[in-house]
Amino acid sequence: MARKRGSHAEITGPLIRGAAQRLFARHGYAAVSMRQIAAEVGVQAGALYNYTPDKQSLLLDMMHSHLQELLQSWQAASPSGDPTRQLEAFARHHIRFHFDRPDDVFIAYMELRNLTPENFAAIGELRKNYEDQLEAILQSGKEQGAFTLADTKLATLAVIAMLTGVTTWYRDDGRLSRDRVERIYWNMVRKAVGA
Amino acid sequence: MARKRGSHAEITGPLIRGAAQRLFARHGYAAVSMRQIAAEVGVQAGALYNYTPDKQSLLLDMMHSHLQELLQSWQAASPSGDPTRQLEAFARHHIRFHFDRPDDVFIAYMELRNLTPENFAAIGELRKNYEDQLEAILQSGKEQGAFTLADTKLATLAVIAMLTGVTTWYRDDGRLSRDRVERIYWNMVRKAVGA
DNA sequence: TAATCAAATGAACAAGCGTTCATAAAAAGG
DNA sequence: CCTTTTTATGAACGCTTGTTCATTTGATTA
Repeated sequence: MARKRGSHAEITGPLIRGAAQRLFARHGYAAVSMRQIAAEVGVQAGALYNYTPDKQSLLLDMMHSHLQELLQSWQAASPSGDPTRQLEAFARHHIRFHFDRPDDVFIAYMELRNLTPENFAAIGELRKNYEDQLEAILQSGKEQGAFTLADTKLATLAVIAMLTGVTTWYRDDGRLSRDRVERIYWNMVRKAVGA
Repeated sequence: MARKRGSHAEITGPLIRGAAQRLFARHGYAAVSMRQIAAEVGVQAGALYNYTPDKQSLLLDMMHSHLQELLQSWQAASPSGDPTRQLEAFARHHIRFHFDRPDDVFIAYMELRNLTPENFAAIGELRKNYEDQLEAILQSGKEQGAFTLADTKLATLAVIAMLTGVTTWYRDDGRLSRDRVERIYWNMVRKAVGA
């Protein structure tokens, strides 16, 4: 038997990526088998290899496109104005972007060590690019006297850690609306950098 | 063959826990096999089961004792004074405690999903206890007008995320000393809560 | 020195792993 | 309707997994 009624390639590919994403986020890359992913899609394990060369590529593609989209989305926003306004734009964009992709975020932060060394380096560079965007804002704000920062690099990491932490607890049916969370976090960031 | 020269039980147990901790932190629980742990200790896989009933218990014990120690250490500090002083004590204690146990911290935050449901619930309660300590400080500070907080619960989570983030980048041979990192982070926390 | 105890070995277990491939069947094109 | 192409199956591959256990060894005690 092969190829049941109404199954198409254009639909199976995204289904596999989606299933892998959901399962990796929930149980971790190493704890999920190709057979589990296949079962989630309703297909045999062998069929996955029509869409990915191997399991590692599934993880790499997922992280790569997530970070790529994050960078592109931020570049597209291309914020103008003084450093404080730029920082606000960054904080709000970061939170908003991550609200919509909790699984992606989880994977991007938890599964780095399951990448092969070359893939790890590639992803690490994308992450650095993103951090550099924030660092540049903080640096210019510091130079213009808008922010009070003992150490720009540390502030960069602290702000990103704080903002990304949102995804570990936020639920759409929770106590606070997205807008409210966004505003509260932006206010904490603003005060933390002395603006 | 069995029992080589000079091997003792009082020494093998801790060695196993240490090796498991190191390997879990580096590669993740699911990616580490009992045989790898055994090899690190210099023993066959079967011998591990003289010291742990199974792999899951190795993880649970590790996380349990880490959180237990964290709570005890904080209780022992029993800080007094106004909320600002208490918050400073909390922030500094948190960072200092985590400096010495990077592997423990990594595991406690990354391997929650590899716990069985019952174990997850048990560990979750310990974590909640710890968060409650911080929340109580923030709450009393807010009531006394020492802090400016839009939402106490969110502030609790944001502060913990920020502080715990230190362990993801700090290295002993890095650019900044522990004291300096501690002071910088405390200052950012202080400003973030409006104290 | 002999008996006892503690702590390790190493083989075995059933199950699951990622991956490959010859084969079959449905869909698309002429 | 027949041929070609696309997309899946399902069995098989060699290997690793967590765990058990009879057995052996070295250390300890009498």
